[in-house]
This record gives sequence, structure tokens and C-alpha cells, in this order.
Amino acid sequence: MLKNAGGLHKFNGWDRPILTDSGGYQVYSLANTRKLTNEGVVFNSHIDGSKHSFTPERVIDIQRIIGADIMMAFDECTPYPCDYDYAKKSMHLTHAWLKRCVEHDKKSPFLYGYSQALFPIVQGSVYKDLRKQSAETIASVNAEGNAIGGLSVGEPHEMMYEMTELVCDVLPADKPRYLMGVGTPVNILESIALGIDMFDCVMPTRNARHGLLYTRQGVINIKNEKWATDFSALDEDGTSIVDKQYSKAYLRHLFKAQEILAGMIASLHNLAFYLWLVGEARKNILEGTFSEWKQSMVGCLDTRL
RNA sequence: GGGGAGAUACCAGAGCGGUCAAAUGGGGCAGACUGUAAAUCUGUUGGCUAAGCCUUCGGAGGUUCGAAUCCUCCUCUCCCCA
Repeated sequence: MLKNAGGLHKFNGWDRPILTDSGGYQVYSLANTRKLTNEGVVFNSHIDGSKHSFTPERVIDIQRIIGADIMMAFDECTPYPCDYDYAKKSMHLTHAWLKRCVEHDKKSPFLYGYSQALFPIVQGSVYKDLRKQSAETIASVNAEGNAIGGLSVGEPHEMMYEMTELVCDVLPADKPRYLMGVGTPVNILESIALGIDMFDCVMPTRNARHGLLYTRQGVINIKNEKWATDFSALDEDGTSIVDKQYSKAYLRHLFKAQEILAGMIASLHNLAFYLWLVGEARKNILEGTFSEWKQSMVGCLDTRL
């Protein structure tokens, strides 16, 4: 399935795949309100306080029903910092849950006439031996693609890159390597250089809602006063429809007026920028110019405009 | 015409003799955000030759060691009655 992801393949009857997460990240982000056992996780709804539980089996069932083309295994995303003993214990828990996910996945039939891939997730915090061991375990599952979790949770970038590189050396190169939760435009380019093929992140949309725009010249905080009377296009080089349609001053006004449209326009812009960025990366890889191109991009992307 | 209430920083609004450059909201300015409990959170918001000093609480006087706080007059707002 994924080998055809370039074009001809139809996914869930549409032309774009659906990817669902397992809830593993909620185990991390809802740390205050959940109870974790070997069986799974119990947590209270923030909406009405009702109890809910995630187990590896249940998480597969849910993703089946959603019909995701790529389902994620249930894991525990450890926080940073995380002491070695806990990281080790947690990694083994994630591996045990993975086994249950895989078994349950095999047992349960596809519901909508197309197959669903199940990606396992490497853990191991920032410890090299754990990361290596986890990557080997994950690779041995022989899934259609492999994910790296537990990074971009507050550790220094250098550490994140070091772990990514180490894990990429173990995970098969002929299957997608998916770095979960990353990241900034620079993070993405650096990670591609280390062998990553897939990403997902809240950054382009959440930061857009908060007024941060990514461009190839650098980062704009559109809420800043300096844009108040700048009536130039949102992004002269932008590829999305909003980029030339709206001015910086207008978007700033929408933010100041707390118009919901502000977050929508900014999100469209950032998403288009991310798409352009990885598209360029792909092009440069194919042309053998990725390294130089990345070098030239990284210099600008972090600039504050 | 008679009676009453009040004027505080950009706005609203506490404070009612010293611990007040003045609570708290809002607004302004800036920052954070990385498998989305996130249209969220944080800092800052009189001026300077800044651990100190200077000018602020409608205006002008006064009382006091000391006033945004007490007294007198003035100006202006709002409410009730006629």
C-alpha cells in the first residue's frame, strides 16, 4: 500500500490517506488525570468527568472503525526528563502493548474493503541503549512503516537529532520512518537529513492560531505592531490562496479583533508553507541537491521578521 | 428650583491618613507553544541619570511629621423630586 503512496494508489476510497493516533500522546499530556497500568490507561473526560479507558485492543478497534489507512500502536510517551529506570520500564510496557496491538489487529477484520497499516512506535527516552533496543524490537515486527515517538517533548534539539539518527540507522530504509510530533520547519529539514520520511505536528496550526506565520524568509508574529500598516501581501512567495489575497495589516487586524477568520487564514498559510517546504525537500533529494538546499534554507527559517 | 451621589493610570473599577506608582478586569505591548484538554498560557504596561529619584488619583488652597484618602472653595458629571 504505502509503496504506492506517490500517486496511483487510492486509499480509503479518496486520494489522501487517513492517519490516526492511538491515544498514546494523551497518556503523556493528560498525565495529571490518568491512571496507567499494564492493562492500559484510565482517564477522566475533561468535558464531563466520565471515566474512559484505552487498552491496546480497544485502541485498535477504534482506529478500525474510523477506517484509518495508517493506525498507530498504543504506546506510552515518556516525559522529559525521565530517569533511566522509568524509561526502561516504560519501553517494555510499550513493547508489550505493541504485541497486543499486533495480535488484535490480525484477529480483527477490515471493515470497509481496504486494508489498514499498523505502525509500531520506538520509545526509550534519550538513552542510546534503550533507543537502539527499542528500534530493533520495532523493526522486527516488520510493519509497513515505523514511527519514532517520545521525542520533541522538551529535550534539547541536539538530543532529539542524536536519538533520531541512532534510530534511523536501525529502522529499515525501504519503509517510511515517521517522526511523531515534529516540528519546526528547521526540525523537519534536519530530520529529513537523518532519514525521516513522515511527520505530524500541531505547530503549523496552533502557532498560526496564535499569530505566528512561517515563511521562507523567516518567522512573522503577525500580531506585532510593526505590521499594523504593512499592506503588502501576506506572503509574496506563498503558495496558498490566502497569501496574495490578504495583506499583513488586514490579518493583524483580524487577530486584534479576535475574528475566528484570523486563525483560519493563518492556518491555511502555514499548512501551505509546510507542504511547500517538504515538497521542495523531495525535489532536492531527487535532484541530489538536498544537502546544499537544506543548508541555505536553515539559515533563513529561524530568522525573526 | 429642591435633595442626593460622584470625579482614581488608555478604559472600567478598588483603595478612604503612612506598608500606594496605587488591587482587579479589560485594552495595549511583547514572549511561549513540537504524536492538539490549547481562539491557550506567561511577562509587561507613569517618567528617569533605575536596588534610587522625579511627577501622578478633576482644579486651587489648607490641616498634618506624612494626603488618592481629612477640611474649604471652584469646575464638571450622574440620579431623584418639582
